[in-house]
Amino acid sequence: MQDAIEAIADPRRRRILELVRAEELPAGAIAAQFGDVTRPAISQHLRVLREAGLLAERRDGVRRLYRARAEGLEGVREFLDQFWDERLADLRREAEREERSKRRDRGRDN
Amino acid sequence: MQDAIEAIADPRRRRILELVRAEELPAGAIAAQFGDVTRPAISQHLRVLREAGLLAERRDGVRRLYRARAEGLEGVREFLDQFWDERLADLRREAEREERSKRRDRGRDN
DNA sequence: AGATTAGGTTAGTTGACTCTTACGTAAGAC
DNA sequence: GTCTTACGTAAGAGTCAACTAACCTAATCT
Repeated sequence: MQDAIEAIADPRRRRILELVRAEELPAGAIAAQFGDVTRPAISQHLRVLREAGLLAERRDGVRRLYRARAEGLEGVREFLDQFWDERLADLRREAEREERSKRRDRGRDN
Repeated sequence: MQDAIEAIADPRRRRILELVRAEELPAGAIAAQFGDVTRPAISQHLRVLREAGLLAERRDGVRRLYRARAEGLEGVREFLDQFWDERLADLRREAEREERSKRRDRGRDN
């Protein structure tokens, strides 16, 4: 998972992933989306993403078609989920606390 | 979100977040968990996390208590969710394709 | 007031990334 | 076969992030 999270920490690599999220695209078409950087730079980013398991590569003649691999992000997702579970637990605890306080109020009124 | 994802790209910072995920902890107690790095280094990590919105800081006398802020991770989560939505769509498309193929088989049998 | 405790800040070094330029390679096209 | 197209790889330069050592600050205790 370290590789995956490092890979998506770079904005250009995130953009690449989004480009090939729903459709397969050749390396050249991907590079063409980046006006501020050369093609070799994108090629290197593609390598990082592929080695992190975030990209599937398929060859078609002279072209190489890339597609995002969501499974590669599973580790990152699990890391995040921990915190959401905890937040739910917090909300639950808070709700209970408030429930008790309401009950106390009712007791005082009656 | 760039700050958040860069923050959690570092293994030590992820460990810090996990330490204060479910309980508030003073800086010293956090630093004590890391044998291979000095206290100032942890202090710097705490700053990065706080500035990325991933950490809440509360002062108690001379101590500073830290706690993870799950909300700070929301942007990252949204980024990931895109890909999971897409994976679901893929599975749906595949299921339909298979359904059609089964129907064809039945037709051939009859 | 002075000493102690908890923790943040600064300066400087080192190593790791990312980029560009130049070059290499494999598949078609002519 | 050689030209072109589509990409990848290598080497070198510049930038940036993380670490340590030394120092600073604020609260508390004696």
